[in-house]
Amino acid sequence: MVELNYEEVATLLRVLGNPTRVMIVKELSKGQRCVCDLENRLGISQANASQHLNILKVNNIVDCIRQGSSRCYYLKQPDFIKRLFELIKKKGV
Amino acid sequence: MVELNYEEVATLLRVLGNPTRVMIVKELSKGQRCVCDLENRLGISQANASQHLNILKVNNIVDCIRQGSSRCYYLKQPDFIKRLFELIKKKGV
DNA sequence: TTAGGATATTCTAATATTCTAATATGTACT
DNA sequence: AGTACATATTAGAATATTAGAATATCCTAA
Repeated sequence: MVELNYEEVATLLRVLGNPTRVMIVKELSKGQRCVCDLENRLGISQANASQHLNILKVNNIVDCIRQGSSRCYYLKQPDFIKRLFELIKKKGV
Repeated sequence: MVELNYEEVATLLRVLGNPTRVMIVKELSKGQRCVCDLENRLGISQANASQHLNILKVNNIVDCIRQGSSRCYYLKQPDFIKRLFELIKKKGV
């Protein structure tokens, strides 16, 4: 049985524990999005979106591919995210 | 389908997103513990344990009952915690 | 190669979090 | 009441996080 590393678990949860990042991740669970999509749909600034996406990327939650002059961000483990949100939904926050 | 409130979800994850609180929650998933148990087993100070327990309590993760002069803390939704950790374990952090 | 759109980076101010030390409160026992 | 043990609260310093403004970089098309 693999033991969990407290620091890593905490980091993962802390990274996901920001309302803007929750919005982003939720939006990405519907499909790939470029930065400007996220800006428009979520009503956040370009710089802010980019900063949060970077935090998510560094922490292996998302990744991106070039798509012409823009970048498409996507969840690296969409199943994990879906299950996580379902679990929280069931919990009743 | 109930929609998730970003702020609430983020708060829940942020509360759990601290290594000391992960340790505490993990320890409590094994059973009830009083503050001094947690101090000893986790090697944290009394004040620090108490502060983190308060954060967990205010955010509905734990609750406690008196037990003589000490207090027994316990998880309010142990199943949720177990599933959460299992999910993270499966993910591979 | 230049212009413009799309995204990233850097800096800063405001705010939040965390730990420690000191003090307070509460309970049990004599 | 007085003492000892268990826990909570407070205050303050150190650090981390966040959003926004300004600027830089990258890519594409002309």
